[in-house]
Amino acid sequence: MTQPGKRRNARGRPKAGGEAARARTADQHADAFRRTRRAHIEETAEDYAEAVAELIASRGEARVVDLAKMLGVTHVTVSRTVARLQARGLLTCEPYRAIFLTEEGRRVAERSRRRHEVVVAFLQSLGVSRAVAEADAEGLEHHVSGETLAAFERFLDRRRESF
Amino acid sequence: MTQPGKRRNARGRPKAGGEAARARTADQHADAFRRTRRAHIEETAEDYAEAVAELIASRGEARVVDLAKMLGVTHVTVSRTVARLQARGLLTCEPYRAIFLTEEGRRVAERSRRRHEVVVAFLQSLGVSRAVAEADAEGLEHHVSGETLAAFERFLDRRRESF
DNA sequence: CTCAAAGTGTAGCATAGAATACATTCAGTG
DNA sequence: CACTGAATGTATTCTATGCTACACTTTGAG
Ligand SMILES: [Mn+2]
Ligand SMILES: [Mn+2]
Ligand SMILES: [Mn+2]
Ligand SMILES: [Mn+2]
Repeated sequence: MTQPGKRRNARGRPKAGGEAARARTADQHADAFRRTRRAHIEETAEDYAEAVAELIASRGEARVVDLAKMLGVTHVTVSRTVARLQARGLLTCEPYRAIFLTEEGRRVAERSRRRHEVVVAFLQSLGVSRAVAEADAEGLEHHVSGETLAAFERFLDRRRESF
Repeated sequence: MTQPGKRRNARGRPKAGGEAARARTADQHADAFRRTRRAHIEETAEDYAEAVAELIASRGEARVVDLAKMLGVTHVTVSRTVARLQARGLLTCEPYRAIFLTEEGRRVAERSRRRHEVVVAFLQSLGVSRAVAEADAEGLEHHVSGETLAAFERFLDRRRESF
């Protein structure tokens, strides 16, 4: 095994077997993967904004330690990430003080919270337990497009109508 | 603003407002985030295994360039990732040769493919377009727990029954 | 008013993932 | 069977995330 492997006709491969037709091209695949990667980059911003908003709502202010406990990382990680998100214009804070959301940060937080809630509610409406729904949603939420989120809400609305 | 901020009672904060009761604790949150992070680590392995299997099925072998085009990254990234996944025991390959799946790699690929298909089918059954379903699934799939996947399949089965 | 513990910040290290630039190997053609 | 273009590999750099260890600030007790 691991033979030299015949080069697929240099430039312009001959499309093996019955490929060409209904095959999702490499480009389509690549596009999906790129979108997923972009979502991952946004993920941190969304989770932090949401967490800061939640902390401010529940305890009046968001401190580095609180975020660290909530996100399950050390205060060092939070500190550095907060600095980055501050540079991005989502948060503001001064040394040894609490963390605040900017106008944009509030928008991101609100959008994230809503989406998070929709995803959790949707999963639960399918019979998924509360705990698992929450856990799965934490990852799923960042990859739900507008179209899919709308489909989730449509589903929930129909459920509600026929209770 | 950004006042000194009263220290929340040093050790043992007094639980502001009406928190204690129905509040998802920081620990629960942290758990969800940790699971999501773990899923992200597995993500690359799953996508690569799935892609390699798909390439082998569709064109006979998986080469670095093919993976690069499919995943939308440079061949350098693929090369290094393949080396890592080889060290992890999912792939095998020798310099300038094609890439193969190990026994474990095949298992991962098969599981990933199935889950990917279920997620796509589920989204489409909710009315999401094929293209968006495929794109969203590429990210969602890695955060769908066994319980949630089962719920998706249950839903699809019911749909099929009452066609 | 002091001061120790809690909270923050910083230095330094590691891994994953992505890129550009350059080097090396393979294989089909001429 | 030599050669050249395609495929691979390597060197180096960058960013995002984590961590441990250690330093510095704040603040509530005493
Ligand atoms: Mn999340
Ligand atoms: Mn969330
Ligand atoms: Mn994927
Ligand atoms: Mn996939």
